[in-house]
Amino acid sequence: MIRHSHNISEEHSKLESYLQSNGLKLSFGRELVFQAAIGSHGHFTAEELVKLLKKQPQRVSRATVYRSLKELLEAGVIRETAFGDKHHHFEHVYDEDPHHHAQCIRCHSFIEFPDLKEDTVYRPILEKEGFKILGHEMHFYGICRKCRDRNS
Amino acid sequence: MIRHSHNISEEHSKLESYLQSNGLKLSFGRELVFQAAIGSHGHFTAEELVKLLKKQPQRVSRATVYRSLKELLEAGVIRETAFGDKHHHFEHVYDEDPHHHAQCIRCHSFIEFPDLKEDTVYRPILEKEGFKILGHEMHFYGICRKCRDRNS
DNA sequence: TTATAGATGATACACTGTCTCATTATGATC
DNA sequence: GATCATAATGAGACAGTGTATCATCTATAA
Ligand SMILES: [Mn+2]
Ligand SMILES: [Mn+2]
Ligand SMILES: [Zn+2]
Ligand SMILES: [Zn+2]
Repeated sequence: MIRHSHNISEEHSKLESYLQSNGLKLSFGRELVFQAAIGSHGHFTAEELVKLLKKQPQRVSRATVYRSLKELLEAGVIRETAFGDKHHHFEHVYDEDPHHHAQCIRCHSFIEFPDLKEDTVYRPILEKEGFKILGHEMHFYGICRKCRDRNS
Repeated sequence: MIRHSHNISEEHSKLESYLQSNGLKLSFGRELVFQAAIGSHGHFTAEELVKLLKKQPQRVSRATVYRSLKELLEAGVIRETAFGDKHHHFEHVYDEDPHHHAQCIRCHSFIEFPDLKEDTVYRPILEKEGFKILGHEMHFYGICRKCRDRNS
């Protein structure tokens, strides 16, 4: 896929402003999780990051990884991508063209395809890949009214 | 939401033909899970069905519920709807207008909105609901090439 | 320095979804 | 209806995820 010209520091700023507006600090643990997430290729799970960060000289606990991932998610640095199995899957937004996922309900594998803005345009792409479409839905993510109110 | 004129027996036929083409039988347990799923209002989790079916005179085991739900999913009687937490959420397709879900990344609640076929049309609807959109993706589900080949 | 608030890690915990396997049901064939 | 092959079932064990707790550590401001 074609890459964006986004800068990593731009992503880092997302995190910083998120932390600031929530009274949180840019700690060393958070920084490591950020680096691991942003440095990943393709998709990753929380547990994968846990294992990865266990190998580093600077240890980060499982609790911190889970906590930090939630923050990165809300900050918009990463997004959740896979469903259907019991893992949370993520990918970073940086250096990725907007794309969608088509997921197999049997093996939970998925294929990626570029965001073409129009529903009907996607079908031929997927069918050419041998993917039998059973259905689709548009999945928006964000903050609901209740949570927004609760926060202020 | 406006209802379709779909018939329940039409949904039952979906299941029957799925079972037949997979060499499976329409057992009593499957029938009960089907009834419970089709009779549900809104969304439901696997565990909710398990509890529900425990109260009935005819018992159905947890294993059977999970197994049957996968079949109903593949048969197209139900679809998976919610993500982000560790539960599988389902809803039946019967008597439901095509719609999408917008999910809060904090509390995992979601709102539903009708399928209007066009991306940009959705945003004003969600924003009117107080939902702050952080992003979206089109989620297709189906059977991947590998799984289709493996099956034949 | 002291006080305050946030950050962390270890660990316990609840619960989901999967798997195994012995047993039972089903239904086709003779 | 007896026999046989195959599918279905239930009970329980199981691994693994994501959450919660809480005592301890750290950073920052006063
Ligand atoms: Mn992707
Ligand atoms: Mn719905
Ligand atoms: Zn597959
Ligand atoms: Zn919310």
